[in-house]
Amino acid sequence: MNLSSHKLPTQTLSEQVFESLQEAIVLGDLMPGEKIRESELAKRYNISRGPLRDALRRLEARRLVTNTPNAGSRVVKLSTQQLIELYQVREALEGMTCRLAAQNMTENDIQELSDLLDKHEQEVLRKEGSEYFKQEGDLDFHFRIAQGSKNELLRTTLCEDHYQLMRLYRYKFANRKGRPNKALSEHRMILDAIKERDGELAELLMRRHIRNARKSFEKHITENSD
Amino acid sequence: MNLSSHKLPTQTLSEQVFESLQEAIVLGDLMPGEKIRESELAKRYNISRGPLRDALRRLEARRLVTNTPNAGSRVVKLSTQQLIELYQVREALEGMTCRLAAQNMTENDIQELSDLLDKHEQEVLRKEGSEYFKQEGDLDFHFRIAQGSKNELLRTTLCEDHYQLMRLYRYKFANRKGRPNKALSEHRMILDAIKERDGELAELLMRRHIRNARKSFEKHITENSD
DNA sequence: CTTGTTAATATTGTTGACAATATTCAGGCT
DNA sequence: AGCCTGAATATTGTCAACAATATTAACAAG
Repeated sequence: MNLSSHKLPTQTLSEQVFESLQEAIVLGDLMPGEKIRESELAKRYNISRGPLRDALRRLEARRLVTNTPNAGSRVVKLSTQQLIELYQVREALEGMTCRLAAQNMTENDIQELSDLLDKHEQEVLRKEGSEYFKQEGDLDFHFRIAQGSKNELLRTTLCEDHYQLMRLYRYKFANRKGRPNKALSEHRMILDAIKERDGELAELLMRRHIRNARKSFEKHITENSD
Repeated sequence: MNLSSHKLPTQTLSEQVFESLQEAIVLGDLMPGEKIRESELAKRYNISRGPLRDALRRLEARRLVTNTPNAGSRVVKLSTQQLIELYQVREALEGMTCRLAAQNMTENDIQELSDLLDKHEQEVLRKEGSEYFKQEGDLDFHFRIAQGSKNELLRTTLCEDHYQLMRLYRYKFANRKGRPNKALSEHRMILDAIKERDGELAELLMRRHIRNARKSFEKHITENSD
């Protein structure tokens, strides 16, 4: 092999289409509940149905697609009950993640997290950042803590599985009036606990943070009687 | 449709092979780390490679198989570090599960759980039940609590994903001398908390239960310097 | 003997055709 | 009209052959 050759990954077709489809779903190009016709998509991506079906199975593993045996696949559509269940799982998982992050993050990790919150604060204060960016900033915070836990199973579960689902339903996730500021201050408290290497407190605060988001969501639901 | 016709499922080929392969992996017919040759397995099950690859993707979703792009699939092989990570995730997930079970189990659910523990106790006392049955009994306890949480996401994550992995590594999971009796008494305490509908205590006890199992495992590892 | 290179082999990725199942649509009946 | 029934259509499941990549074997050079 040539020395200068940076191993070009030569992704497999089904991997490429998997990523494209995932993006299409998360960004709303394919609507929740929409039927997925294999031949149609295969034609759109210029591949045959083999690798397309493979990509669909990968999406199914991430809960972005559901499949019923001889009836085909659909883009996932979460009920409010299922969204609440997702919050409950996140509370458990991210709580533990945060405890481990307090133990295992490097000083450099912590500094970067601190910088991120500074940036996030400016966006919130200037009221310039769109809801979209606030949401992404929030997710980025959780994302980095998952990385900092140094637990690969937790990281992949949160960042690769749940993360995309949360992006898909971000417009439903509580970012109503007042919430962004509150969320930021909760993030700051969590960061402080991590700085103190207080895993127990960090877990407790993260759980309360997610529980608050869930309650805000549930309140919004009952108000709009939906 | 005929009234007497019980919809016979006519499972798809890849589903059947998925289940057979899963059983083969969990029971040790296919060893951890073993290479999986598609054509060989396809011939063994009398199907073509298409549905076999489909089955492999499903197994990958459950972390029972790993795949590297042009190099093929292997039966999963967890390092001790990965087993510890699995314990940590279980601690978080089953803790929350248990809290929800305390809220949501019906009186009937609780009675059945109580009966199960009685049966389990007799097996342990009589020292008749093999290690295998003790292990299965332990898993059954956790399984029913997951059902009792009434949270489908938690139930499928634990019972369909983690459950098989735990079965695969059951011989490594702490069931050494003394542990079965201790585990049983921990189960009883958890059941009591659920009877009292004390979700917070139930979560705390379940977490400690799993943490104890992990510590027993870690101790065993360092002793055998493996 | 070991290392590195190249050809031979084996294995995985992809495709298009065919079979099995579900969905749609038209027509007749109450 | 509304609802069954069954043919026509569309969609998914399966197969076998071909292409692309990785693995192994043979062999030469140091």
